[in-house]
Amino acid sequence: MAELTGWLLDLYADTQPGIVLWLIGEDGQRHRLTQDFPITFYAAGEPARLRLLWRFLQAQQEKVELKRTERRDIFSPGPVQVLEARMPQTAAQPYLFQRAAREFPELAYYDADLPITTRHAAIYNTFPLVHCQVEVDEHGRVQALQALDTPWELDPPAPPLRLLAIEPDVDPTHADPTTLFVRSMSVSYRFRLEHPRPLLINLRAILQRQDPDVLMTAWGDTWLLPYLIDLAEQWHIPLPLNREPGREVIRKDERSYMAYGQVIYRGKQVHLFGRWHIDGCNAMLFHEYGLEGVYELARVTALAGQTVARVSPGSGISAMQMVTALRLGIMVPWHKQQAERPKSALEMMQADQGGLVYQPLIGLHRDVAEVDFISMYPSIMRHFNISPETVADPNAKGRDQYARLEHVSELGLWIDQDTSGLIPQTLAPLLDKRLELKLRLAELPAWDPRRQTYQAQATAHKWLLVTCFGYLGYKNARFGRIEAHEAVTAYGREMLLRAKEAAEDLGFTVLHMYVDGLWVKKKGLADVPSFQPLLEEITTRTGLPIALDGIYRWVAFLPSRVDERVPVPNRYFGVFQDGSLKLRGIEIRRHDTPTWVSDVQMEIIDTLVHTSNVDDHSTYLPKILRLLRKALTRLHTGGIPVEDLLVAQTLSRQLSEYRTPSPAARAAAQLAAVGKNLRPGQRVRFVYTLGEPGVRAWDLPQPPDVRSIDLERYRVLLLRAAATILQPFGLQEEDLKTRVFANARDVTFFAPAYLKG
DNA sequence: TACAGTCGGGG
DNA sequence: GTGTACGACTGTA
Repeated sequence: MAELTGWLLDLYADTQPGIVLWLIGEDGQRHRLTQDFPITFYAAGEPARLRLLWRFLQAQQEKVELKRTERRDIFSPGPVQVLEARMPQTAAQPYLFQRAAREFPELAYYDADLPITTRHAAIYNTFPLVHCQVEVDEHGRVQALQALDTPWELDPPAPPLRLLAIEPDVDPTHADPTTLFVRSMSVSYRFRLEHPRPLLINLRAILQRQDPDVLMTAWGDTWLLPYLIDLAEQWHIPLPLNREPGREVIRKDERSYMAYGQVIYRGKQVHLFGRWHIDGCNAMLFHEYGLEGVYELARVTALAGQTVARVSPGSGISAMQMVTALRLGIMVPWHKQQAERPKSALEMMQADQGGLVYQPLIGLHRDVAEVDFISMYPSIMRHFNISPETVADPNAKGRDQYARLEHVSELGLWIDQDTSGLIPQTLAPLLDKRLELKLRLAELPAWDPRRQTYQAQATAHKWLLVTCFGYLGYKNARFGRIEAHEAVTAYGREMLLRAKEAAEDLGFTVLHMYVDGLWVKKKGLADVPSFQPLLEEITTRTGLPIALDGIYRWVAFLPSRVDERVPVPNRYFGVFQDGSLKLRGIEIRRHDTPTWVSDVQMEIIDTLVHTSNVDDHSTYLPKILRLLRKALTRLHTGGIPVEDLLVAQTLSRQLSEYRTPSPAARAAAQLAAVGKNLRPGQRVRFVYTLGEPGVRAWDLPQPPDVRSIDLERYRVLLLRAAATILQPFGLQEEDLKTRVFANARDVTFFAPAYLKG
């Protein structure tokens, strides 16, 4: 018997009964361990059918231990009679379950389709990168396992992870790569793809010598790893991408699905055994939180690192709820797929009876404070104990059954306050950790290296919290319940109104409110301490955490373009006292705005931010007009790289389903003509061109002819973006155009130099 | 002018 | 882990 201390990297079903664990030892070694890990699942329903299921399972070749027992279903008041099936062959469980479900589709199944990491987390308190101590026998079999830290520590002992990055020289969807760059902490190589043999031999040597824990790639899922695997086969040079010998990598097919109100495209995937493969170009939200965020997500959700990098945060929070349920002895219902999609938080807010949205006072305002509830919906769920099982039905059970009930008067609902619910229990440590991170971030100086880690962690948490609310109202979520969901939004509206009353009682003017935040001002108040009493008053009246997002030097609420008398709730921009910007709904924020346009729009905002006096046109307008003229001159003299003029839009459907093909659809058609078929949810990049079809796709073999670019169109886009910013400063779009072209001897708009020549 | 297609937002 | 919110806005017929 030996004792090992280290960090758990990976965990998966073995081809033998049980599981494989990879431990990064404190000794620097990577240990392949195994562990017995029987899987238990349950079935409930008609006793006669359960007896038939019993016989069915007994007749299967896999070994199964069966018994009748009672378990808790979150949606049933009392215990449920179930058939328990326990299987020592970890890897065989999904297959056996699928056969059973096909044979007995009318039964209810529980704990039947859970990730192994989730089950392991519930029993051993493990998670990826957990610092732990294991006792192993002489065959490397784990006899005891003890977690030494929890996901909630802010500075856990860091595992000495070995990283290897591989990436091609160019985006393979745009052009054919010619070179691979391979980098680790200690080495850096480049290999030509035209010489496959040395490439494979060197890569094999590097993988063996470096033995990385994390393989970080660009387009590794969609291009690089499939390419390398094919190459290795062709040349009969095995490439040890997996750490586990003798196993094929796992390949997952590409797919398009609906989520968050739009079609999402996931490229195909390559998962490895014994090390993580993370493709930075095929990882959801990866650009937001990076590798540090992935580590954090893996830690708190207990999902495998290479899984959590690619799934939506909704799957992450869902996994956390499952761990909580398993620990509480609540069965996790089998995920039956009904026809509904998860709704985004915003969708809920805007839906009937969603969040409260106010009409802002159009125009420019000075010394405005923005006050936001911190993680409002999750805080409400925790504070009011809202969970599928805590929405009480006093009529059915009798009021006296409950010691404490909270009434949601608007909905005629009661929330049981006696026992902490599944969702609040899941959220509590996450909310606490996030708050702690925010505190640390506020204290740490800018140069502190820990900032980046904390920031990545906070961002990762944000997404988990945001999606948690959406899942409560999602019919397909395992622990969703629409009444609970409505209770959250009802409390949200109530709390925002209380905040508004508090502000008005203290003599503030409320300029705008949006779901979880309000914009307020009071004559003569422009420093942080002045708003402290307001924050305290709101907390007293609501019981929810609230923070001063900042005090704007100025903020502009924009009117609708269609009718300038109508305010738009989420189109605004402003600058805080510390110089940081907050921009919503304007061109810069849109993903389909060409870089050139958003860059110039940003320059205009910058000019306004740095002007001595925003009330005086003469301090900034000449400068802005100059920069606009300069930008337009560059455009018309061919000085803008085509990349900066690209428009990127998401395809919402199959090309054949477009009734009137949008510019994006026409660009996708050009790609389809050369064999590059895009699926719904994928982005297509194009430039606007003269004549038919009006666009040219970027990812075509031939670069676009710069003379064909529709400069006039880009000019319109730029002036529109400029007008968005200048409108609150009293300059209308027409007026702006007149002024831009008034003194424009240097601009050769309609006869670009290269056309004359 | 009507309609079809795309995007935002959350912290 | 595949089903159509809602409003603003833009482009096309």
